[in-house]
This record gives sequence, structure tokens and C-alpha cells, in this order.
Amino acid sequence: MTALTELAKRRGFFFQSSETYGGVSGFYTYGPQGASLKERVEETWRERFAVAEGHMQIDAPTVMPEPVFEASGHLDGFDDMLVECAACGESHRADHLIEDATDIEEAESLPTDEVAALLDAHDIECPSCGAPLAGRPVDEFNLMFETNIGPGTSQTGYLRPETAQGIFVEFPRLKEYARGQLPFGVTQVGKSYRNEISPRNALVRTREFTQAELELFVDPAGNDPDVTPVADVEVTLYPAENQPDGEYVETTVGEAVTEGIVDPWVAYYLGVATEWYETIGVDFERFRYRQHQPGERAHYASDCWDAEADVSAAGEDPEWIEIAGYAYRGDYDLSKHGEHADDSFTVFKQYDEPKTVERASVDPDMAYLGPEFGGAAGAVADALQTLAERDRAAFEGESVTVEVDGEAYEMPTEKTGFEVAAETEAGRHVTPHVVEPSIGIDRTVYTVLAHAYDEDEVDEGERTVLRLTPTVAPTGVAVFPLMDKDGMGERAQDLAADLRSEGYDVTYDDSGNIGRRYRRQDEVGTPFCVTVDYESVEEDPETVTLRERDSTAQVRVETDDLGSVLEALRAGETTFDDL
RNA sequence: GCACCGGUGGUCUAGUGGUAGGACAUGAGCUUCCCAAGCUCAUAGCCCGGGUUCAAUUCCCGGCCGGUGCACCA
Repeated sequence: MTALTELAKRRGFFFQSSETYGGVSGFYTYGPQGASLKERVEETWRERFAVAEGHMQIDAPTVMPEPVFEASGHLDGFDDMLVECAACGESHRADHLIEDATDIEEAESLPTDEVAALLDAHDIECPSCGAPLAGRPVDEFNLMFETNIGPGTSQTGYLRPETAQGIFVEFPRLKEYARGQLPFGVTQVGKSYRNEISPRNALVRTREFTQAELELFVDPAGNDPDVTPVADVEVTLYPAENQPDGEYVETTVGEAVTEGIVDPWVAYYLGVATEWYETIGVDFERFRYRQHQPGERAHYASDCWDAEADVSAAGEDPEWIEIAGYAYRGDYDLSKHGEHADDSFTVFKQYDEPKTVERASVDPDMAYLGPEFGGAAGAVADALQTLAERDRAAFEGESVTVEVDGEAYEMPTEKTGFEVAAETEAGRHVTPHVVEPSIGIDRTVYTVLAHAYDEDEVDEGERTVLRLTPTVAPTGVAVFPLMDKDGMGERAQDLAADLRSEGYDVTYDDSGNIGRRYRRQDEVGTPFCVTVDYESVEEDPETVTLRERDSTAQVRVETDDLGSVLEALRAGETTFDDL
């Protein structure tokens, strides 16, 4: 951690923001190298999760109005109730203390004064020192960033705590773009915000962070996905029931589904994700999918597997961080927005064959009901409809009686307009379920760096090297003149310009001796370096030295072939040994 | 939010009640120089505020920031 953050700061991957003003906790700026690396990680994610899967992308605002988060449950569920011990100063989750000491299961949903009263009533003690907590105030800590929308008596808004809400809120329109067909997926890459109590560990827990989320909307009664495309992908699973003894399950996506270890939809995305992690250089020796314990899941999730990476430095104890969550969210989100918002969060699912159903209905003769029952007539008509749906037999006699507000109303059956008619139903409205791969981009970037970081020896000299894959490395190739004289500098400049015009990210460096420049590039993960030397300017056809980062091996390549050789190396069609 | 420890050039650090030294890095130049450790020169620093003091980077208090532990973690 320390060596990596030091490198990150020194070489421009990431560093704490606003240090010129003393700094503020939980905010990081990506430097020249890091911004490029992060952009590539995001881009490969889009390629795999949006483009390759045929899903759409949106880009929603980070600020949303208060009702959105009332509906999503974040304003309620996002308050943590803390109580501080007067004796030892430890803070504890007040609701958890209540749950431990009583039969109450959802203490989190209770108001704070009630929780405070329960602390008194049950003589609850501080778990750390045993001092009584009675009489201590229960404080709420809200993790939502609040802001004002507009001047004057402005509307309250919040910075989104997850990009997902921007997708859910627009579901009614998004389903139109999907032509109402399930399943369909919507992705979004963007910033989210949480006012964390205690930001820690560099990029791992920040207050502003980037998420890449896919919300896949599926038919709850639909078929399981076809996992064939990823069935052979090998995964390391850590199911909930194994977690006490720490035993992993090494299997394939296909096997995991067959054996019922993982929900098929979740398993499918574990397979997709694994392929993606491989392209960005995650080390699978330090990686696992861990299933949430039942009590650990978010308020909306019915099953969740986290991608976890060990980001400890060599020789240290393992340090597992959560870098993504793959959750089956059920219909929680769409149902909630359906209840709160003035729109339909369902899709119309057409039956294979239209169904004919007999439906009992009434068409009350209001010219009779009105004069007869006065103000109650409307309610009586509604009661008749309810009754017709529930109990047709009630309409078999000469008269019908309904009860409204405790009062009985009787009328001749013929005045109710009761009939049973055959109706054709073409389908029904269903609330889709949501499968959600939710990736923390910053933590993933951190993992890529931690797994790429290496120290080795070259000619008895130590070096630090980032073994980034060519796909994510900020610089594709570095170009040096062996020395900046005798025309080598000019040739190297020209070569750098040529490579740039071919679309490479090129770093040009003529400062310091050649070994020093190689080491600089090693530290920022540049996979290949090209050196223009005396042979280059003397010989025809011109050749240059091509040096590989990982092995530090060198070969001579004709300048004219350089572009195609680099492309083949980047694509993995050629290895350096073949050259 | 609590506890402990810490904050000195870009980075890592030494040190001090009288404004600071090193290493690495960086820049200019030299060197036919292919793996950082050849030469010369140069640039650049005591987290912020208050207090004590003739004088504070140093001592005290508070804040901010970081590390670790606790707690929290959609």
C-alpha cells in the first residue's frame, strides 16, 4: 500500500485532492498516468458489458431531487444510528446493540428516540468497556450529500449514492427504447457520492467515486439465461456457508449453475466479469467471488456475490477489498418507484395466445342509485364492483346488499347491471426483476495497479515495474534517442510523431542515460520502448531497438515494420520471443 | 466519530528555541552511453491558526490531513 501510493503520487497515477489548501479527506485526483489508465479500464468495461452484450448506455445527472431517494429507500436506510460511550468513547451502532440484546429484528427502522429509550429500558452496556449506555444520545449520521437546487426557497437535492438510481428513474422511457422487450440492459459509468464517516486506504474508500453499473431487466417468470458463452470460464467462489472455514470452490461458471451454487443470471455476469478482469490484468491468484452472508445484504438484494481482490504488498498479510457487487435485486427498485412516482414501472408482457377470461362486472343504474342512496351512491357502486369480482353468487337473487361504512344498502339486482362477459386478455403488466453488476472503478484501478506492481532485479540492479497489460497501459510505446546528438534526436522525434499518427500513445524522452529512461517507463507500465541508436542512423533500411518491459529483452526491428510489430504484440498475436 | 502515532523540497527522510542537511527525482550541460548508482551546475522544503517567547519548523492548545486499531461500509 505505502510503496504503491508513493509511486502513484510520484509518477502521477493518483494523489489526494486540494492539498494546496490543506487537503480534504476522501477525494482523489487522477494524474496524467492515472486518468489515462482509468479511462482505459472504463472503456474496456463498456466494450464488454455494454457493446458486446448489446446493452444501451445512458449518462444521467449526479444530482437528483429528494423524492427519488425517498422512493429508493436511501433517505431512510442511509442513516446510521450511532451512540457514543461516555466512559470509553467508543461509538457503536445503536440499532445493532438493540437487536443483539432484544428480540427486535429491524431496529434500524425505529425512530432514534425510541432506540434511545430501548437502550435505557434494557440496560444495554457498551460492548467495549461495559459501561451503561442509558441516557446517551443516539445520533444519526447521514451518508447522503445534500444540496440545494435553484435559488430562494429551493428544492432539496442529493448527490446520487449510486448510478443505478439514474437508470431506475428513467425506466418508463428506457423500456420504450427497448420496445418493451425483456430482457434488456442499461449501463452507466459515472460518479457517485457518499459522505463516508471514515475515508480510508487511498482509492479504496472515497467520498466521490466512479461506478460502472449495468441494470439488466429480466422477466421474473422468464427462462434462465444461456450461460454457454461463459460456461467454461473458471472462477474462484467463496460461498456464504464456506466462509467460516475459509474454503474456496474452484469451478466453472457452468458447473456453478448446474450445482445451484450461484443464481444463473448472477453466474452469467461472473463469467463476463472474469473475462473482463483478465483483459485488464487482475491476478486471479489474488481474486475471489465472495457470497454475501444473509445479514450482510443491502436492503434490496436477494443474493449478492462480491468480487474481492487482495491488494496487499508482497510478504504482507492478505488485504481483501470489495471491488464489485453482482446482485439479484428482485423487483425492489422498480416497485418502489412505481409506488412513489407518477408513472408505470412495468412492462406489458403479451401472452403467446390471448386468454379469454370470464369477468364479472357491474354497470349500476345511477339514475336509480342516486336518488335512492344520495351521497353514498358512488361508494355503493364501487362496492358492487368489488362484490362482483369476489362473489358472483351474491347477484343470483332478486336483490343485492352491499355494506358501506357499516351501513347496508339493498337494491334490486336488475339495477346493478351485473353481467359475466368473456373478455380477451392479450397479456399482463409485470414488474421486471433486476440483475445488477455494480463495479467500483476506482477500486478496480487500484487493484490493477496493486497486481501489476512488482520489484525485481535487472543486471543486479533493483527495479520497480508495473506489469500493466498493453490494453490498459497509459503509454503504448516510449521512443528514445540513445543520445540527443548526431541526428538521433531528430530521427526519434520523427518516429514518435509517426507512431502518434498511427494512434499510439507515445512518450518521447531524451533525458538522462538510457537505463534511467527505461526505468522511468517501467514505473508507469509502458510495455515497449524503442531506441534510435547509431546503427539506426547509419544503416539502410533503418532499424531500431525494441525493448520489452517485462523481460527487458531487446530485438532489432526495421522501422517500417514497427507499427505492425507493435500491433501484433498488443493484440497478443505475437510474443516477444518470436521476434 | 473515538484512540494511538505522525505531518520538513516533487518523493523518502535527518535535525534544531536563533529559518534547515542528505538521498532519490527533476532541469541545463558534458560523456559512442542499451538497463537507474559517471561528472559539473541549477531549481526546490519546515501543514494551518492561536498561545508562550526577544525569537517557534522545534514547546503548548486547537484545526486540517495521513497511517493503524475500533466503529461504519448500498
